[in-house]
Amino acid sequence: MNYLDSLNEAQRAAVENTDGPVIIVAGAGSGKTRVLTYRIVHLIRNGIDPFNILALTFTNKAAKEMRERIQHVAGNEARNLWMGTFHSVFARILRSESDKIGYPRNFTIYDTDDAKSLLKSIVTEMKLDDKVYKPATLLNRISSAKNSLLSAADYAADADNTSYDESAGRPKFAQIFSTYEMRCFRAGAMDFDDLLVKTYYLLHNHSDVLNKYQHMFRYILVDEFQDTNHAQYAIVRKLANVHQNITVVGDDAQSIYAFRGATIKNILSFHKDFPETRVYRLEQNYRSTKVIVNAANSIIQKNKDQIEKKVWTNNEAGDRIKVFRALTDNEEARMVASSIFQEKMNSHVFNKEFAILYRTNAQSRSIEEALRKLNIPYRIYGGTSFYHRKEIKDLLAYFRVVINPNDEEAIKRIINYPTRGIGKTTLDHIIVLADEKNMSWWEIINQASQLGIKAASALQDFAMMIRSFQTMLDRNAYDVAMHIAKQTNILKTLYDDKTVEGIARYENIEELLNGLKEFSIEEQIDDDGVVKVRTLQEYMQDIALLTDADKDDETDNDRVSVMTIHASKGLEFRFVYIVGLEENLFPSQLSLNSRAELEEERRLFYVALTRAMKKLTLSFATSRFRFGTMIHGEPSRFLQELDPQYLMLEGLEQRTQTSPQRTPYMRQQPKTFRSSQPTESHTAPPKNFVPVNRAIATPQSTDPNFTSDDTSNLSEGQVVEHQRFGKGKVIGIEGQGDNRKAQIEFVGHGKKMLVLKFAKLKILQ
DNA sequence: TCGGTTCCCCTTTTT
DNA sequence: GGGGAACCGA
Repeated sequence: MNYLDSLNEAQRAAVENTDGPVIIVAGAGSGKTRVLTYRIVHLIRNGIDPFNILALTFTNKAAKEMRERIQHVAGNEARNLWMGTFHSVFARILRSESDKIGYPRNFTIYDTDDAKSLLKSIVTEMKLDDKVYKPATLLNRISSAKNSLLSAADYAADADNTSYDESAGRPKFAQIFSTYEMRCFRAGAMDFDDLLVKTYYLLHNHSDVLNKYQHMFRYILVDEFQDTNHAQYAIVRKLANVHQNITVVGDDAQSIYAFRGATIKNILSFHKDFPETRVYRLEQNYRSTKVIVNAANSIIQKNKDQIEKKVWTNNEAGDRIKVFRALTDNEEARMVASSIFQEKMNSHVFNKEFAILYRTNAQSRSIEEALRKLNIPYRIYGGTSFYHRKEIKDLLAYFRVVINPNDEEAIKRIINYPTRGIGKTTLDHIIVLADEKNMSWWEIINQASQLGIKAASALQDFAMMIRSFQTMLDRNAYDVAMHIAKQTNILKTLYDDKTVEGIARYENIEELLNGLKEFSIEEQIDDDGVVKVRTLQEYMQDIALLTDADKDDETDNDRVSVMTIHASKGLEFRFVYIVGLEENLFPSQLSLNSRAELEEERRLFYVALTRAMKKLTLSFATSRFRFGTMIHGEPSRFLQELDPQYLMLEGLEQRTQTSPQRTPYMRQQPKTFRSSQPTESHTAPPKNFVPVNRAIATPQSTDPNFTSDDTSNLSEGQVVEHQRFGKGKVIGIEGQGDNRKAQIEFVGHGKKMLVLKFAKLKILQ
């Protein structure tokens, strides 16, 4: 069967016209991946060597998926495609050209933690206030400079920058930036942004290198073009300059990474840089029901910044989008979990057809708990990544130092772990000497006794140990790793720790070692057909740019997906739950300052909505745990922006009118929804249901009949009344100011901890 | 120097 | 509620 036959007219045109610059504007669910995949297949079928095709994606997962699909249609040849994330492809190029830019081939890639830790050290060493010079803020600013292809020197040379920093109260920023740059270089390390900047300047300054890759990449394809930043685009434009066969695929409505430098301006620049550009539009949605597509359209229309396009579908109308309210985040999670449970009971649906999406990773906990209680298998993507766990980072730091002993962030982690008598004083001494003599820490450590460092013999032992590991580096990765784990005593120390966390840490190390074992026995055959040993260096290169989402899920793939909306981009699920639709959470509080940021949140909501194929459920909680205290929340403005004709509210009144057992949204104790005010009848008109929009806008807590008292003098033993929980006795007070909390034993509701700033309480005695 | 405890700040979103 | 830094006592 011909792969072209499965395409509609627009898709087919986008696949077949392979030459010249092309923009494919692909609406959500319009078969974008399919087009990109078939376009590459089409190239291969037409005799283009896969080695001459470069395809760039944003996530490893997307790259892997596409490669598999291409292999499926085009066969094994597809193995040789240059396909991967911007960062991984550029890292590969940088390694093979490393000598041109004075970096070791085995350079380390600093992740965000490493970068922040380095910045923190620099700030401390410069004796600056780390409240003013916050590592995260500094890194953001460095990152955006790098996205504009600026070096520390470029940055400092521009008076606009320096005067900005002065007015922002950070006059030393340029100096910090420059030190950071120097320290990364000295450590043989690049941060994520360096992978882009260094690639750009490699191509910019070395015409032979540029020439080589320009001719190598006869065809270039870029996925999710709306998420490229300036540096990424600048590189791609250079590479495409000779053959001009460049295809970019994107959807401005799904641009959700402006916060890290992505700019839709790239689409405009593209037209200017490649005037011959042809545009193909994919507007038919094959994924979702009419209700979902139209509701999503009704949202995105509220944005001013957008390119006109009409996404439509021939699919069935489908069910209305359910909206429900919960009292707390925990209840919201329970309701979602039981809805999934119910859905699975009613029809035979796999777990993997469900997704629960949220704005921030912090929301995962309650969800996780609720799913676990109902024995629903799930998988959380993102969050504290496996590779970011402390014990994993520690062991990996050993690997890093063995591979690149100049890696100072890694040295910092392990030089006294496990403890070997090299404390802060010694490390500070090393840092000072390294700066004085312009040498790396590793060099200082190796000359410790000549330099008169007190802990010289401990340092010598440390250096000797690292060197002994280095002699093993040509062995397979697993053997070396196991040797290190044993020799350093890390394995035994963790094994002996029988606390719950200790056992978990040991299991994580076990998992890492198992992964290494698998990696090591996987065969890698070189061009001459010789099976090569897979080394620790290769392993570290592999995982440096991996995230949790890329980890293969071994055995059981039938799990509910739980993730941030950002992580869900590009995915689709039959059943989607979007939780936490509250003001200040989604849209995020930090986005409310500017229209541009608010519009990005709205696009994020659009992305979330368009993940759903059949059934979509939205929810919000009127109060939620944040920063350890209960916070009151208003329903998100996005709920009001949705065209109400597509919504079905699962409100309080609906619930009390139907049989409690019938719907999973039913509260166990419907009574708690009502005011405890005796004056309000249970049959009072529903003030939060019809009409739809007002329903959402009216928070439950504003019952006009309930008056609350000043609780600033509240003390133990007093009896109070709470609108929702009824009467209760104060059994404890703690905290100060805004943080003052009361523990109250409520009749029929048990103990609750209430933040007095928010809790509305009437004092009875 | 080390280990334990308190205290503080935190939260967008990710390669 | 939790992780990490800072602080403190041995």
